[in-house]
Amino acid sequence: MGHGDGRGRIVSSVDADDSGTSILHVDMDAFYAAVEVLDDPSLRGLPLIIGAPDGRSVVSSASYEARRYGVRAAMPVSQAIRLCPSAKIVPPHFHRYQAVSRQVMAIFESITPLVEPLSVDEAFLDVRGVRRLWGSPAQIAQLVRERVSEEVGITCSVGVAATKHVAKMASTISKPDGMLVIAASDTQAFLDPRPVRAMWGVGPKAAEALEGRGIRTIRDIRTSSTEMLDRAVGPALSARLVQLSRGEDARAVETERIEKSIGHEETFETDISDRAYLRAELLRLADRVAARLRKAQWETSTVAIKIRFDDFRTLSRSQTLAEPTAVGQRIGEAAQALFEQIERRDPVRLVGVRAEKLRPAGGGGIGLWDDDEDWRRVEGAVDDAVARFGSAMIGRARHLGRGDGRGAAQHPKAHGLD
DNA sequence: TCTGGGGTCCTGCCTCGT
DNA sequence: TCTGACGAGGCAGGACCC
Repeated sequence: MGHGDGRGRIVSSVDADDSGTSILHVDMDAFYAAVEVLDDPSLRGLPLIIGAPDGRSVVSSASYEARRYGVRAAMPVSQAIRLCPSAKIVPPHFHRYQAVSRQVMAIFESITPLVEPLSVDEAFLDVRGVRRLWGSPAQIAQLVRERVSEEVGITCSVGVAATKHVAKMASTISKPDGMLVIAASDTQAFLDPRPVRAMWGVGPKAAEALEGRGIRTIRDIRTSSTEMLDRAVGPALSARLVQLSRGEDARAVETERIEKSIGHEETFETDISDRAYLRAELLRLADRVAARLRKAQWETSTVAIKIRFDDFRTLSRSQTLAEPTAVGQRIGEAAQALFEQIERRDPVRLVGVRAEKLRPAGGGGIGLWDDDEDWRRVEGAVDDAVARFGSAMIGRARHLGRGDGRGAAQHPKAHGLD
């Protein structure tokens, strides 16, 4: 298997036993921070926090130097600064991260056609069919690390195992800049002592529910009764965890991924009470969703909105449309109608619009789709709304502050749809 | 202290049709 | 014609992932 390296990592050498393995999980180390260092080498070795320096933003990524102070992704930037006052705050450059990601994925695809990108900075590789070309899975993992380092200039960690779940756990443990190989015959010995929280799919809530019943390790999951696990986390997650705890994971590396929903949401710098403004914002988000639908040649039959109030309570409402559409005006009108059904009038900190139940465009025929005249009208209306509210949104939001909606607050269940 | 944005999946409740 | 059982699907909320 692997051995401790004195820095808290467990790593393997390239000649480690990799019998029975064929899946690699490759994960870039502190990816956003690494790209920033790549573009500005003077940042190397500094504690870096990637996130907008003001407003309500959270940490997107942090360099390992900043993580030593307790800075973590998803933490409010203000809190991260308190933990690490000497950190350099770098605003995120997502287009640049995507460009570097494409470079890295191209390296993966030059090694095996079976690549499943999980996000901008990680992917599964199935190397079963390319061993004669590149060597054993451990040798291929080493090749991936060397090529990413030499050709892109950043480091990554690789887990090698018989299944996706174990490969992912292995890459996490080998971070940063490491490699951990788990031979198929070592899988159970590797899994058993690990904490339940290390499993893919177990977050804070599920971990708390399991630990509250004395289930602390993966071995505990494997040996607990079905009834107890069902009570703790529900039958679906329970069944999945039992399988994973035994090292069973039949999921293949999937190169094709079909999107099931497309959405946009936005948190205001200050909470908004102006209903007209919020309606215009919904229209603007609907237009962005529709643009993405059209680009992907999809249409949606269900529109959903999300409203988060100043107390962080979040409501969602959704509606199935009479006709599928990819027209921003249609989606926007549905979103606005859903918004009007919510009686609570408290200041709003976030609004979101999502298109669900997607299908290829043109399947059922929608009147507006090919009609130039309607298109001009719809796009004109959207442009109008954007011109009135869109570009001025953040600046105006700063000045609006809290309105007088609090007095009209009602329990969300009182709106009649619940 | 104060919690982003983009997603997927699951659960529970409700309605509707058979 | 009325009623209850049952499954399918819609909807709302929440947990989880990166």
